[in-house]
Parts: sequence; structure tokens; C-alpha cells
Amino acid sequence: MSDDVSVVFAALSDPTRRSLFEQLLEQPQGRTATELADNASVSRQAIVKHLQLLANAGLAVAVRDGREVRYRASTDVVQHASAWLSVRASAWDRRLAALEKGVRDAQNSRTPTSRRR
Amino acid sequence: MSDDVSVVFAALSDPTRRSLFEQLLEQPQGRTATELADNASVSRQAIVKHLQLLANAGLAVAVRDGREVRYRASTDVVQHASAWLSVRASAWDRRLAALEKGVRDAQNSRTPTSRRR
DNA sequence: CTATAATGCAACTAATTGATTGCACTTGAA
DNA sequence: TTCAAGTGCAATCAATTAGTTGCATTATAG
Repeated sequence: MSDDVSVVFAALSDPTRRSLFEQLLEQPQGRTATELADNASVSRQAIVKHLQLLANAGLAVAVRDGREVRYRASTDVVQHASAWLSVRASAWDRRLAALEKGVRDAQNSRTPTSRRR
Repeated sequence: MSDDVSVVFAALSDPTRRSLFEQLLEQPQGRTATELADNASVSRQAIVKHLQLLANAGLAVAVRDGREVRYRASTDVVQHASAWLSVRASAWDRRLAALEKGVRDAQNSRTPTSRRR
């Protein structure tokens, strides 16, 4: 599960983590784990682990500032993931269209009496 | 983890599952678990579980045909997931632009001597 | 210089996950 | 009507994951 795509999707598959990510998105200045833990229902340590996982996936960046560490959102990999999805979706649409065309052609070239079943 | 977004991302976070999904995308007619297990390194049962998970996430549809079950890809939720990502990415870009503008404005209104540090 | 705020590290637990194996059930072809 | 192909079900297992708690370390405000 260590490839790029996997870690991004895995990171976004947890609601707590998505919530943290969204909070980072709302705050371009970044947030600390302690701040985020205040309006969360889990411990600071749990938050830290989530943030590290987000950072590892490239969805966040940790920047030390004195005695605190601010996590900022990063959306480069979001673009990649989004592209991954849309490429496949459109490829699927093309194949589906081709399939439907094929069915139409087959029907047109078939003599009425040669119909199967 | 039972919300829609989570299950889709979770489904796509596993490489084996993504590979299966891609195989389904290549074959609009669908594939059976047994077929897919032939060019996979894991057991048929493992494949079946993955396919059921994909189906549960809305990424595949199982259609019974006689004694076999064909799994077809389905891309509706892919659109949703892709939208989820791009909405956030663009919101982020807007906030970042606003932040940069704010910094610029602050610099402009600041007298040279009032610079900190 | 000394509290105290913020973070880091480590051990531990419960739940989930990906995978396996063995066997039962169902369906179609010969 | 047999029997093999395809599928379904259930138990089991190792690894991972989300979470906790306790304590150590670091850095800044007084």
C-alpha cells in the first residue's frame, strides 16, 4: 500500500482525517495539533498521528515555528488523485460508447431470421 | 467509516482493488471473480471480497448470469469523488490567493520603519 | 532561571483488514 | 442424471490501524 495513489486515497478514507484536512483547507495559515485537538473528540496524540499521515500522503506540510508545529494543507496530490479518477471515468465512458455502437452495428447487420435464442 | 465518501476512497486505497477496478474498466462486458483470479496472485475468495467491497462502494455492479456472476464497473461515484477533490482544491487556491493579497496589502500600508524584527 | 506550554516518544489495546482454507450449494453441459 | 464449473459461507490468521495513556524533551514567557 506504499504507492503514491494508495496513500492519498487511504488518507482521505478516514472521516476524522478528512475533517482535519478540511480544517487545514479553511486556514491557509495552518493549525497546530493542539489547536485541532481542542475541537476534536479524540486525544492530541491521535490528531498528531492523523496529521503525520496526511503529511506523509502529501496532503499537509508541517512547519516548525518555535515551540509549535503548524500544519498547512497542500493540494498538489489532490490534483493528481482527481486526475486519476477523471481519466478512468472518461476512459470508461469511451468504452461504453464503443460497446453500444458495437451492439447497434451488430443488430443492423443481422438478418431478422438469424436472431439467437 | 460508513459514509459514502469514505467507502469510495477506502475502496480505491488498495492496489489490488484498484487493479481489479481498472480491469473492470477495460472490459465493459464485465468479468467474473474466477476469471480475474486467473491472472491475480491471490485466491479467488480474496478477489470476491475485493469485488464485493468495490460493489459496496458503488464502483462495481454484480450481475448474475446463470451460474456465473459478472462484475461491471460503474463510474457514478467516481464523478462524486473527483468532484469532492476538485472542490476542495479550488477552495484552497482561492484562500491562498486571498492570503497572498492580504500579505501584499499589509506590506504596502506599512511604513518602512515599522518593519518588525 | 524557572514554570509552563507544546511537542515527541513509546508501550499497549481493540478493532479492522487482506488473505487463506475447507466445504457446501447451485447450475449447466455431456 | 451425473459431475464439474462457478459461486457462497464461515472460521481462522497475521498485519495494520485508530486510539489511548504516561512520561520525556524542548522552548518561551515572566
